[in-house]
Amino acid sequence: MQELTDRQKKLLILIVRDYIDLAQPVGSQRLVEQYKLDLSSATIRNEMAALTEMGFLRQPHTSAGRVPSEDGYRYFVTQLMHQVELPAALQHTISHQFYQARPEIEQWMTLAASVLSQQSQAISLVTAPHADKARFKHVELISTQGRQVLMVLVTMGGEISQQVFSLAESVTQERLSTVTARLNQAYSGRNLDEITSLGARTDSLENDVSLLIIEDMRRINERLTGQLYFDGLTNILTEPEFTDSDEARRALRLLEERSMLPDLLAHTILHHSAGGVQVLIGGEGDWDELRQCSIILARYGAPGSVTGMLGVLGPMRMSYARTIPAVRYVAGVLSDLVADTFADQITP
Amino acid sequence: MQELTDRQKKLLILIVRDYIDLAQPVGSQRLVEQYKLDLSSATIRNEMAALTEMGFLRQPHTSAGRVPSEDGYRYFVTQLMHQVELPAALQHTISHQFYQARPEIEQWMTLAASVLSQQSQAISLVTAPHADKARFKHVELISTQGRQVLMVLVTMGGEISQQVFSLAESVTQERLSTVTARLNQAYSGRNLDEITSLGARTDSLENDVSLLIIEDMRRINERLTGQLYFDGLTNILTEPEFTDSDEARRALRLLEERSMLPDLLAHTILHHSAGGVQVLIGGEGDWDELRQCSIILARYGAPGSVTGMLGVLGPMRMSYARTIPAVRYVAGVLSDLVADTFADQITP
DNA sequence: TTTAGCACTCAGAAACGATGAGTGCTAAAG
DNA sequence: CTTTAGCACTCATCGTTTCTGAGTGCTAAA
Repeated sequence: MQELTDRQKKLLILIVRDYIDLAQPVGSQRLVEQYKLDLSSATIRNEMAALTEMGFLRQPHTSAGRVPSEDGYRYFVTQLMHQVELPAALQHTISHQFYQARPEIEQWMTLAASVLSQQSQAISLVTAPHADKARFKHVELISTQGRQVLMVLVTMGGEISQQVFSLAESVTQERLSTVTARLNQAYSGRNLDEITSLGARTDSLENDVSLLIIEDMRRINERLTGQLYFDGLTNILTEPEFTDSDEARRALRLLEERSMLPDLLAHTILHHSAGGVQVLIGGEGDWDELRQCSIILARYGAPGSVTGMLGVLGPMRMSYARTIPAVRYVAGVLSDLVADTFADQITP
Repeated sequence: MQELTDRQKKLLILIVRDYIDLAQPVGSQRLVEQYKLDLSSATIRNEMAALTEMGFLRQPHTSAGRVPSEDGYRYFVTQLMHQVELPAALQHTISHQFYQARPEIEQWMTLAASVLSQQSQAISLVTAPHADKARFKHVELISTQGRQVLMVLVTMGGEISQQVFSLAESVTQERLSTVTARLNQAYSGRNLDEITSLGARTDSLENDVSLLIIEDMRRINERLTGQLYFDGLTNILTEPEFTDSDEARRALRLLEERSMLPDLLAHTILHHSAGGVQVLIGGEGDWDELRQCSIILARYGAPGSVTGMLGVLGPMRMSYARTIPAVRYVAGVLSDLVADTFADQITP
């Protein structure tokens, strides 16, 4: 890739910013006047032609101004944006909100989603923390009605799974308690492989429950990610690029179907760019439905054990300068919270 | 209200159906040709004028055909629609899906939402079952790390709440188990009032936990409804009345903010119309944002104990004939499932 | 009570021209 | 070599106008 001159860089910055702000192709004249450049519009035109040639700008039509191309945004984000932190005041309000919320995963997730959508004026996505390999923490059997029993399984990563099942014959709550006590003792802190390798239990009821535990843990392991939360769906409907509502539909569809989640995850795992924040521009080839969109992604949690993902989905013309720091910061806050809450899981 | 002649009723039915189908004002000529009426268009025009006079039809502009008014839809739904059941085949596929899903509330809710949005081609809303007065079923304390303890509370209505707290001093898991055993014994099946009236526990730790239980149960009671699930958000974006995307935004906003949930609930409680299905047309005065929308609502569960709500939000021009039976049927299925699962709660 | 006939209305499409912001290019000036 | 003034050209957008036709209401006859 050819090197840009300083002036070209400066120009590209101005164009991207201006377009992000006003959603309108920016012309040479406007640029000179608005930003008091000590150059004539003709010079700017020459530079813009060069930038277009290099693929950083596009012209919607011959007689219109320039608009950043995908590559233009990408260059802007990777090369031209100085990595700023979120303003301290904002950091404080945000972290304050988290620490005064009730210490529940669900609260944190909805709060994170809300903060991100507010900051970015776009759609926010947050997945609950999820352990790559769930470790058993606790099981409980609660007799419900007759021979029906509710089993509640808690993993060290904080994931809970419940299951109702029927016993062959009626059993006292006492009996259930001794069974769970023994299983809790035997399985504590172990992952699926370790539990299966322990083999069958001698007691018949205990063995039945053990099999259910294995089933549940397998199911938890098979999940690639925790529960998905999102917020700010309506934000993007205000953006001019989504007024035709067909574009918007395609983007929202993708969200509702959740089919892209695995791919997003893969991205956050593979490319671990500086600052831990990934930026995918224009769907980055993977999603045709998101050709108009950008995604800003980050992982949070303790790599290798309990992690989650959070991100923002907005128009390509979104404010990267505001959103990237916000995503980074919230990821940091969630990481801290997760580290506190699942300290046992993280340092086994 | 003036009585309609049979012919007027028949005409109103045709107009409503035609408009729901094609989203276009229907004119006298079209009506005669399309439905092979043995009348001239002039006669139809007279009747349409009468129906307009009575407030059942509207004219978008002088030279356009007629469109049902809110009252028109309302009359159609309450007086003219014969209450049909969902086709047996469809009933079977749906109930089959429920019974082969895993017996978890969450599965049922997402499935219900998915089925409803599919059937109605609109947005579906489902709230998880919620007990008006939660009854204690079980509490569990799980020591996490050092003095941190995770408390898991299960109510008889199937609601689970977790809370993390810190002990003043380190305590063995054994001690925790005896505490929960005693509390489970004492509180089993009791509601908040009953538990508070039992007064303080003598043991200090036990009392602390008891207070946390009360706090959690109060919080559960304060919720008006279970978790909200929805599906099919993108459906309404295809409808012509939402192409301007501003109308769509307002409707979706209302959903995201959840501010209308309580009012919806009130509706399902107050007006318990025939078949248990409520139809709110044009926001019914309560929501300005939904002036273009209709809501079809039903309650499910065991009245007075564990109940939830489900419904469909779509354009006023939605297919009532298809949606109402679907809502009714799914409500029935969920009621059965809830009755099975929470039999103990329902017949105390 | 129904219908043929007729004048009238008016949204929406199509055609048109004017406007003006923007371009690329050339040739002169710095 | 870089910058800029000048100029011809492009073309989306906007407002105007006209045309069309689906649809109406009304009247008078069947």
